Amino acid sequence: MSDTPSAAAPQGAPSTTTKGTPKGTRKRAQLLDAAEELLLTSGHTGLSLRAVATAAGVRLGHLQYYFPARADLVAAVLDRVLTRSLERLGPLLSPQEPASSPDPNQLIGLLLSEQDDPRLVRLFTELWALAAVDETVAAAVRAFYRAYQDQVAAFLHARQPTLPAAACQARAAVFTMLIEGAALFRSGIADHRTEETDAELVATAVALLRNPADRP
Amino acid sequence: MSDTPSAAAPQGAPSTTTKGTPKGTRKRAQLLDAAEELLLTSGHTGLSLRAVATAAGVRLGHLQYYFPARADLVAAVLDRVLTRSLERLGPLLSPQEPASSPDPNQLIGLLLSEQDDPRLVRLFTELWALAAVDETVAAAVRAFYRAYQDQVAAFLHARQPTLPAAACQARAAVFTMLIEGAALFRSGIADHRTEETDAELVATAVALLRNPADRP
DNA sequence: TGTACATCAGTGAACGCGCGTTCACTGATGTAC
DNA sequence: TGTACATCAGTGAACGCGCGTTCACTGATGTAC
Repeated sequence: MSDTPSAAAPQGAPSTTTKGTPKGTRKRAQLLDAAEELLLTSGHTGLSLRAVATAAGVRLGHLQYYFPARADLVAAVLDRVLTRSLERLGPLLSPQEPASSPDPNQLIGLLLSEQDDPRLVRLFTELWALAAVDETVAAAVRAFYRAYQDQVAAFLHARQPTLPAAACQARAAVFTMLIEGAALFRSGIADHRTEETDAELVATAVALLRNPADRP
Repeated sequence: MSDTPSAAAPQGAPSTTTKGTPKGTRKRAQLLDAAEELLLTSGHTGLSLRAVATAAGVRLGHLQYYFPARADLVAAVLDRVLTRSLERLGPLLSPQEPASSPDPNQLIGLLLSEQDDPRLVRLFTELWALAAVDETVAAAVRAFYRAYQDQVAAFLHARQPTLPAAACQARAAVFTMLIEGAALFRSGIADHRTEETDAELVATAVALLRNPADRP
């Protein structure tokens, strides 16, 4: 997560260092909360260690005790945010009981409601921009969308067993493009929401999830 | 274009200051070239006045002679980039001779080929992120997409005169979402291009531009 | 239960650096008469 | 054609600031015997 694309992340321990168990974990989460809040509101550039420390009610030196370098803090925040996002999407796309599987309309509504928090959309635009500079972020972003798209493809395959796997992937990819593009517009960055646009959006998304042969 | 969302841009002269005509214009363009190159490769954070000056073979103080504040430089670069983008898209969407109007397939091919330069896609991700911090950038981005979407809507209306204006707008909005989402994925930020995905993408985009009643 | 000691949690001050901005300055170019 | 002067083009040094990082330090908490 360094700002120079060169160096790879430390490979040793899996993100958690030695300070593993008791209140160390709690404090760590607390610091991440402050950092995430700042990243969401002020972006990567606005996230300074001093600001995070102040927001968390901690001295700069102490923040560095948990995250020796700024890159470590940013990496940890992103990891947590992306993991959470996937965990939220997972149950929507592949519920345990197939009976409760939502129909495409419901699913799309849920996915779009995910975008209702402009701060989350904001964070993703930040990630896209960051990915160009930082190879670690780039890898995390790609992994996220890979997982996302695979889940959509699996959802599709469950509803359309006749559709070949490659076609499911292609559909899922275009579906994801549409949803992410929608985030940009519906959040007010590129435009604002309209009922009519939303209806058209849902119709298009549903068509992608439904009948393989409904387009000429 | 200031980094604090508060202050509005200077309203007086329309971007060009007094140094209007002879080689001043050439030099200005030259400086903007260097700045644009840097913005495309290193992003907003990487664009420092010193780096721009060095790249342009000019001293820092001289760069400031043309662009008194960093914000002025950034604003000028963005203005030029967005204007250029619109000028490139314009003829595609509303050609003078209706006879030469491309069919949807061609049009989409052209729009997607616009995304072949990853640096340009990169710049747009930078813009989306920047818009959250800087109200001037935000306004420029919204204006850009407004113009873009209006052109698509006009194209649609020319081919589907029976479709109400509001429906054209909604279609155009979803179409634009899809294209912008595609930029994200096809550029390698979120994923990479696939022939199959591209085919599905084109099919979906064409459906949006063609028949009003081809979706259930 | 008590002591010794290692590790963990947290502090505080200082560092060097790159940044945008300011400003006094000099040389080149145009314009008036 | 020549001189005087204003404006334009370009230079160079210094400023204050916020940043990430380093490091020596202190107090709290656990662990061994």
